[in-house]
Amino acid sequence: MTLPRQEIFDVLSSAESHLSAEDIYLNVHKKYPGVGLTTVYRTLELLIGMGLIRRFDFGDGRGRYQLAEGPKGKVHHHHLVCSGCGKVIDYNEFIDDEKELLSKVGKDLSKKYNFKILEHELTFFGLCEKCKKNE
Amino acid sequence: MTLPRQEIFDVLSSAESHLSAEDIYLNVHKKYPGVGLTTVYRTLELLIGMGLIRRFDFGDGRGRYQLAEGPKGKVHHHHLVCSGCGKVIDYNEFIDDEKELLSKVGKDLSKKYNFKILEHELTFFGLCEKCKKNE
DNA sequence: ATATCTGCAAAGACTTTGCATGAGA
DNA sequence: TCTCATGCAAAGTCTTTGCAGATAT
Repeated sequence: MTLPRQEIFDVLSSAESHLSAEDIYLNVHKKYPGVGLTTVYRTLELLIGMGLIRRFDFGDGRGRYQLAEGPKGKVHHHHLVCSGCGKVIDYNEFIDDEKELLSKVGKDLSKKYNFKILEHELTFFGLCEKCKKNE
Repeated sequence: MTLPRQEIFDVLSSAESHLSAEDIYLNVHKKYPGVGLTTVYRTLELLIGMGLIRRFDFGDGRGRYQLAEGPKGKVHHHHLVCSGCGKVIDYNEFIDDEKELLSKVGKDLSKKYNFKILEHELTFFGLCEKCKKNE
């Protein structure tokens, strides 16, 4: 773990939300101007390979990165995305029922299609309060 | 509806899977060599705006397009994606339980976050039979 | 005529790669 | 020394835009 890598990981760890590569770059660059965007991309790839972070696509053409696990264990990658302004909310409600169903479906799919299921993603798209009004 | 648009829509209608813009372009171009990639992108945007198709991201950096509705009504956008080879399966099993839960969660989220929920997406990632062996 | 649609080429946004420098074992 | 990490610049992909010609009403 070199300094740039540590710093990139720290930014992701303390981020409340889903950062793009550029968001991360700006954060790290502010503190260590020597660190370039290339290193951010290379480190993200590395961290993904290590299973520490995951990359998401919310349809705006750029990847968003988030810790794969939190201090309390696996993070739920269940999102609520505003199609108007791109805002992303990680919701943590109603998770128990979902968890049960999704784990069951995952098992069934794994059997039927002979897949080894590794992850899942559940995303709701809609319009947030502000964007609802502007439509 | 002009000829290129009709043709692009037809390609999507008869596609079994999720086509990229280039896939569509190649299909249409084969039949009507005059049609260019630009028109494909513009038409896709148009069809999305009309609500006839949807765009998905499966993490390989390019959009995949699919009819929003089938002849029997709404299509389920529930996918099983192989992280190894990129293969995408639309599964239709276990849908009833999912539907019930997702509609309930959608309603709860809509209330709690004041969102107008329009769509949802459920995707499982894993390794297909072939890719499992090669790992 | 007037508005819309189209293809080509150019531009744009995000990401990856080549290469020489620099740091660490 | 030898390996790996890094930054810069260049290249690569996918997508969007500018513009002039073609098409349709």
